[in-house]
Amino acid sequence: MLFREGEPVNGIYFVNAGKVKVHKHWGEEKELIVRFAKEGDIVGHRGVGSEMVYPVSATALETVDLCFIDLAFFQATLKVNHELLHALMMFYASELQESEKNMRNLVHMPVKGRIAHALLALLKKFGTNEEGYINMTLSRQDLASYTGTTYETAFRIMSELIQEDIIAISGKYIAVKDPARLEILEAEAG
Amino acid sequence: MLFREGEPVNGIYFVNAGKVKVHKHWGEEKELIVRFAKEGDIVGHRGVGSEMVYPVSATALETVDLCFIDLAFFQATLKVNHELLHALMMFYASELQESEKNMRNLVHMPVKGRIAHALLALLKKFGTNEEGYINMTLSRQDLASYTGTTYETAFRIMSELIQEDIIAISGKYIAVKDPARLEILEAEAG
DNA sequence: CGCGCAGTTGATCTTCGTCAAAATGTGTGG
DNA sequence: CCACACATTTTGACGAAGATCAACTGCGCG
Repeated sequence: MLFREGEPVNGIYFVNAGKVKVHKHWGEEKELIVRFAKEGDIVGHRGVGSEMVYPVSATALETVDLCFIDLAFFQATLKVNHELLHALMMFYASELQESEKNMRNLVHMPVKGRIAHALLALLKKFGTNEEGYINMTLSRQDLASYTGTTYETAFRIMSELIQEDIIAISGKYIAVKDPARLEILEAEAG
Repeated sequence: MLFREGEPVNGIYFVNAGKVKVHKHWGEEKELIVRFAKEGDIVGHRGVGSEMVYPVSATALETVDLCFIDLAFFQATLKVNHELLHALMMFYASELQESEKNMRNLVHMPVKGRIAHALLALLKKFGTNEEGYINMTLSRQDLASYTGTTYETAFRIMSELIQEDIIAISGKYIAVKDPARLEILEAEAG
C-alpha cells in the first residue's frame, strides 16, 4: 500500500513498473476502484488541492518500482516548468471527463454493461499478450469493486459472458474474444 | 442551453449572474446532472482536452449573464498567465475529487443518503435567504437527475424528509430545518 | 364544462445484494 | 499417499430497494 485515504499528502509517485489500484473506501468492507495505474502513470496527484489529505488509497497489485517525488519539490517544479504544469492540467481534465463518464454509467447502465465497459477499458489500457489475454491479472473481487458491484454478481456476469463465448478465461487472465459484442452491451440503451 | 454534449468546443463561459446546470445524457430521456454553476463559476472547461468536443451539456436554469471567452484566446492566456493556469489546475483537481466522491456515494449510498448529501451540498453552495430557504429553485426532476434517481423516488424521499420535519418546502424553495439529521443520513454506514 | 398537464400516490416487477450452503481447491502433518 | 482443516469458488434461494407503469388529484384555461 503506497498510501491510505485520509493520510496527509507528502508527495506524489511515478510508477516505473508494475500495476497499482487507486480506490476509495466506504465503511470497513466496501470499496470502489477509481482507476488503475501502470508503468508511466502518476499516482497520488489526487492529493493536490486545498485539503492536503489523500482522498483515495493506492495499493500495489504486484511488485512495483516507484519514484517518489517530495511534494514541496514537485510544487516548486510546477512553478518553474510551465510545460509540465500545462500537461498536468490536461491530465486532470481528461481524468475528470473519464470520471464523469463512469459516474453516468454507474447510474444508468446495468451491471452487465458496466462490466463490458470495464473489460474494454482494461483491454485498451493494458493491451494483450501474444495469446490475446489482457495483460493484467484482476481478481473478481477487484473487478467487482471496479464496476461497483458485489463479488457474486461480478462472478455471475462473467460466467454469462463466457457462456456467450464473448470472453475466455485462463488462470487469472481474461481474453476478450468478441469486442464487438461487448460494445453492443456497453451501448445498449445509450 | 449554452452548449450541447457532442458539439465542438469553441470557448468557455464565465457566469456573471444566474444559475446553470451541467449534465450528461444517456439515451433520449435520461440524464445525470454533474454540477451546478452560479455567478463566478466557469462552465465549459470540461471541453478542454484532447477531444475538442463537449463531454457534457450546459443549460441555464434561469436568466443568466455570461461572458464567453474564445478558446484560442483562452489558451493563449493560459500560456502567458501562469497564475491562472495554476488556479485552473487546482480547480480541476478539486472537481475531480468531488466527482469521485460522488461516484462512490452513487454506488454505496442508498437514495435517501444521496439526497441528504445533495441538499447539504446545495445549501453549502448557494446559501439561504432570510427565511432559511436555499437560494435556488430546483425542480424535482432536476433533483432526481442530480442524485441519480427517478422523479418518483426523489419525490417520495422528499415527502419522507418533510414528514420527519428535517426539511420544509415553500413554493419552489427548499429549507433545511435540521442539517444535523441530514448529516446522519449522509454518514450512515460510511 | 371538458381538456390537458404537473404533482402525487399506489401497485407491481426487476435487478441486484445478501446470506448460506455446496463444491472445489490447497496446504499440512502424519 | 491419505486425512483433515481451511480457504476460495460456485451455485441457489430469498428479500429489499428502487424503477416502471398506471391511475388519480387538483388546477388553470380555453
